[in-house]
Amino acid sequence: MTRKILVTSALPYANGPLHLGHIIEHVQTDVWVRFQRMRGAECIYVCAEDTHGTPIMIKAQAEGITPEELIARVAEQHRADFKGFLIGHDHFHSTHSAENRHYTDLMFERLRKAGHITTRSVRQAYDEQAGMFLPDRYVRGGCPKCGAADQYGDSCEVCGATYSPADLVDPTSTLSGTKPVWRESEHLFFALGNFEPMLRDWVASGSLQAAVRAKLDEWFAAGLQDWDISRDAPYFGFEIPGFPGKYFYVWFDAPIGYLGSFKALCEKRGLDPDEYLRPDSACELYHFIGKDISYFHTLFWPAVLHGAGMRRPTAVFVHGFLTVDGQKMSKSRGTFITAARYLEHLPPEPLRYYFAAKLGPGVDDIDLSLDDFTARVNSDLVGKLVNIASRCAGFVARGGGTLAARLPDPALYAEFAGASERIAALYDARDYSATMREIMLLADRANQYVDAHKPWALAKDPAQAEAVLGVATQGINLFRVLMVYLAPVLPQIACKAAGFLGAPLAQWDEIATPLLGTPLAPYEPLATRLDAAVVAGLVDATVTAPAPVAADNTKKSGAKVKTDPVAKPDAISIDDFAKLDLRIAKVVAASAVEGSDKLLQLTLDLDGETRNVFSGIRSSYTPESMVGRHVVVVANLAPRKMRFGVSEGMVLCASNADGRVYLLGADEGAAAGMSVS
RNA sequence: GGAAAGGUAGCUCAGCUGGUUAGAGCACGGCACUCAUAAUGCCGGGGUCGAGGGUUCGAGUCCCUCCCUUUCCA
Repeated sequence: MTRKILVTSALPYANGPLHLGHIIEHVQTDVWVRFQRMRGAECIYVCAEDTHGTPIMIKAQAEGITPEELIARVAEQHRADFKGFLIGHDHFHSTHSAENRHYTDLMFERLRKAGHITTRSVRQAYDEQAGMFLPDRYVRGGCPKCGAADQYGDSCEVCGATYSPADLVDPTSTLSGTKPVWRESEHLFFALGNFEPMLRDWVASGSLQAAVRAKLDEWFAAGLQDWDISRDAPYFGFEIPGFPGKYFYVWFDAPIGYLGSFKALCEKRGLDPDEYLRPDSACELYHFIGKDISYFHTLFWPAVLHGAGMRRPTAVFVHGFLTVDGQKMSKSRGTFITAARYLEHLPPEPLRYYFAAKLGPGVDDIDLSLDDFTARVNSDLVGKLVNIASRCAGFVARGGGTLAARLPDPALYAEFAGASERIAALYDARDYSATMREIMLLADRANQYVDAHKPWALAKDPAQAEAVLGVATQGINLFRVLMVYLAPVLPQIACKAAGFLGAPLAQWDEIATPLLGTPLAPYEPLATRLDAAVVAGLVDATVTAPAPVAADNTKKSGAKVKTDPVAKPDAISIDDFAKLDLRIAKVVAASAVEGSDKLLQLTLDLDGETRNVFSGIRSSYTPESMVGRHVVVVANLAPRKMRFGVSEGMVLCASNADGRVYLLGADEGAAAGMSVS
C-alpha cells in the first residue's frame, strides 16, 4: 500500500529574513520528502508564514505600515529564499488566512465544548501610554536576583535567573519607556493537564527521539500546567469567537497553520483533509522542528489535536541549532548569514550537501565550518562524484556517443545497486550523515574501478575500442546509481545528470536495471568548485573590517572566479576619500524601467530624504527583492539626467566579468541616512 | 541554580550492547597516472580517545570527581 505522508517544517516568523538556521531545517525536511517520493510514497510537504503576535504588530507600526503589508512583504522574501534553496513545498500558506481561521475556530470550539478551556484573571504589565498589555520581553529592568541592569522581563542574561516582569527592579516598557502599571485581565487557558495520560501514552509509542523523550519526562515530573492561549486587544491575530477583545495567542494558531496550509492545498487539489486528520487516519503526519520549540510541538500540539478530536502526529523530528565556525550565529560577529546573502554568493546545492553530510537523527547542534564546507564540497561533489561522469563521458563520446550494450562487470553494478536498501533505511531514519558517508564510499569505489581498468591506456590500441567503451559504460552506470542516491539532496544536479544520461533519475528503483545501448548527451560540468574566498565572503567582512572598500568586497563576491585582475587605481589620500558622501539608504520602492533591460528604478530613503536612483542591477536583482533592503549609496554624486528621468545618486555594487552584480549591504542595525566611512 | 548533550589525529566527524595493533574524509609527505573541473589511484607520517581516580582478565566504550564547550528550563 502506498504510504500517505504529510510533512511540515516549522513556520518562519514573519518579522525578519530567513537565515541559514531556517534553511537547514527546511533542507532536512525537503531531503526527506524528496526521498519518500522517490520511494513511491504520496508525500505532501506544507509550510506557512507565522504572522500573528505583538512583534509583528509593533514592527509594522514602527515602519508605518499595516501588519498585513508587513507580512505580505516578508512572505515574498521568504518564498524567494526557499525557492532559491530548492525547497519544494507543495504549498506555502499563511496563518493569517481563512483556512487557518477555520481550523483555529473549529478546534477552539471543540476544546471549549469538551471542557478543556478555562478562564482566569491574570495580572500583567500594562503600558498606559501605548495602551496595551506588554509581553514579558517588552518589559525591561533590573534583575531581582543579581541586580544586573536592563534585563528582559522573563529572565536574566547575566545570571540566568527566571522570574516574572513584576519582580523586576525599576521596570520600564520598551515601547514607550514609561513605567508599566499592573492590571488584571481575564485570560483563557487550555487545560494541558487533562491530557497527561494521553501524552504519556503518545510519548511511549516511540514518536520521539530519546533526548526529547528525556526532556518530556522532566516536564511530566514538573507537572503540566494550564496554557494561557489568549491575549488582549490590541493584538494582531484572530479574535476569539464569543470573547470580544480577546485574541488567540500566536502560539495557539501557529501550529494550526500546518492544517490551514494543508487545507488550502487540499482545496487546490481536490483532496479531503479529513483523510489525513481524523483520529483513525492511516496517513502519517510528521513535523520537523528545532529543539527550541519542542514544548509546543510535543505537549501542546498533540494535546490540542487530540482534544479537538483529531489525530496526533506520527512523530516529531527535532534537530539542533546551526553554528557558524563553532560559534552561535551572531550579527555582531558577522556570522549571521541570511539565506539571501548566501544565495547572492553561492549556489544552493553545495550547502544542501554539506548540511546533509552533517545532519544526523539526533538533536545535536550542527556546525557550518566554512573551510570544511569548501573542502568537503570540492572533494566529494566535484573531485569524486561528478568526476566519475566527467572522466567517462569523453570515452563514450569518442566511442560513438552510445553506451555499450553490456556491462563488463555486472557484479560491481549489483554491489552498487545492492546498497539501495541500506541507504534508503538511513535516509528514512534521517541519518543523512551516515547516508552521505556510504554514498561517498561507493564514489571512491567507482573511481578505483576506472583507475584499475585504465581506459586511457586501452584507447591507445584501436583493437580495444570495445573494452574502452565497456569501462566507460560501467563508470557511467555506477555514477547513475550514485546520482539516484543523491537526488534528494541534489535535485538540480540530478536533473542535469538525467539530461546527460538521457534517462530520468526520479525513482529509487530506476537503478534496478543498468542503462545500456542508449546515447549520452554531450557532457557539461554538473558542479563547479567553490572558491574559498567567495565562501569566506559569506561572513560579513564589514564587521571586522569596517572600511568602505568596495575593492575588497569585489574580490570576495565572485569576481575571483574569473581571475580578472582589477587594475589598481592610483593611491588617493584620505581627503580625497572624504569627498565621497557614502550613505546607507533604504529601498522603499523598486520597479523595472520600461525600455531598458538593465535598469531598475529605485526610490531610496536616506532618513527623511527621498532619492530617485537608476541602477543597472536588473540582471541580478528583481524589483521585489530590493524593497526593504539597505544599500550603500554615493549621495553626493552630481545628479544625472537619463532618458528615463534624473538619477540622484549611485548604488554601490561589486561585479565580475560575466555581468553579475552583487550589492553591498549593511549589517543589521544600520539605518537609512547613516554615513559610511 | 536545575537538567541535557558533547569534549577521539591539524580540520570535520564515525566508533553498536566493554575485547585482537583506535577508524574515515579532508589537509600534509612520497610515488604512480594523465581519461577527467591541477581531477584520480597507491603508500605513508600523525592520536597517552578533556584530566584524575575506580570496576574488570581487559575501557575511547561502565562508575565517581573535576575542567571546558554548547543547549534547554513552558
